Amino acid sequence: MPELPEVETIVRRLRVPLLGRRFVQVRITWPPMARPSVDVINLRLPGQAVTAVARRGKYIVMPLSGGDTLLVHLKMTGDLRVVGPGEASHRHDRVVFDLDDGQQLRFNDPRKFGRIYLTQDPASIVGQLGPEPLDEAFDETSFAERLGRRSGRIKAVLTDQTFIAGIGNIYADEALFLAGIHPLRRAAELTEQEKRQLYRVIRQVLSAALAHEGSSLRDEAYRGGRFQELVQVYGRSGQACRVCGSPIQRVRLGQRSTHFCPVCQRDAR
DNA sequence: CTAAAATCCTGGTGGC
DNA sequence: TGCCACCAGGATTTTA
Repeated sequence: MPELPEVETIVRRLRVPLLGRRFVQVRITWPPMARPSVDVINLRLPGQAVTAVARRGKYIVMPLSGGDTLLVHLKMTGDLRVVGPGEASHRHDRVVFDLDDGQQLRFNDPRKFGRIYLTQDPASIVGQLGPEPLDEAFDETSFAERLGRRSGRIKAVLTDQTFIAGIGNIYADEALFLAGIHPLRRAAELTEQEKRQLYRVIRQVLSAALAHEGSSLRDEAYRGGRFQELVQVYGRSGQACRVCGSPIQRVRLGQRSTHFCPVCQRDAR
């Protein structure tokens, strides 16, 4: 379930091997993944070079030399990486891009939820996304003001990509814990102080996760264990809250599990 | 208009 | 040990 920090880490990892590379050929073995279609991608992608590797929300965005943009969404289980010519193929490789230097860009995705888009109008894909939480332009005042106009549960608002981009189930739960806000509270009913606090911890938790991902980039051996230490509530239902010791609760909100501490995050509605 | 539910998928897990 | 039901959730689509 890659969210903003994980996608940003993958983007940074791809940038050096991909920048300036030209696509030679594509093989898409799971056609429903391709938008608008396998045929369009096969026809238009070869010959175009990668002019940038960027991120918008959870989308990986690659503008190309021929005027198209290649976008990739990893959804739940996708992974995108550049491998050398000799690398054995993997079981869930869904798209393999041959590059002009002999390397390959591979999109591996067991669950087949991921998507690749080739378009001349990237705004048609990412244009409706909300602000980037780590950008300078993301400001506290308009965040608070927009929260005031949302009647839904705060957890659902945080995972709404048109409200704010890049936050998924994990970091929504984590941010709400750090802000001491119950996930079922109505967004518009938060106090001004709670809205300010939420703005602050969203940036805090995403930055910390990004820093952690960055360090795991340099030291892959650290991966699994450190994530568990970082997490306060996600996936910890029944375990003791790290602050007050109460058992972490899990409820369903929509189709998603939501984890919180019933003591540190009060005022259910 | 909003909100909730169904949908797509397969690997991993827990129960028996 | 094998089998099976069920769970994980991002975003879109459908339904109320």
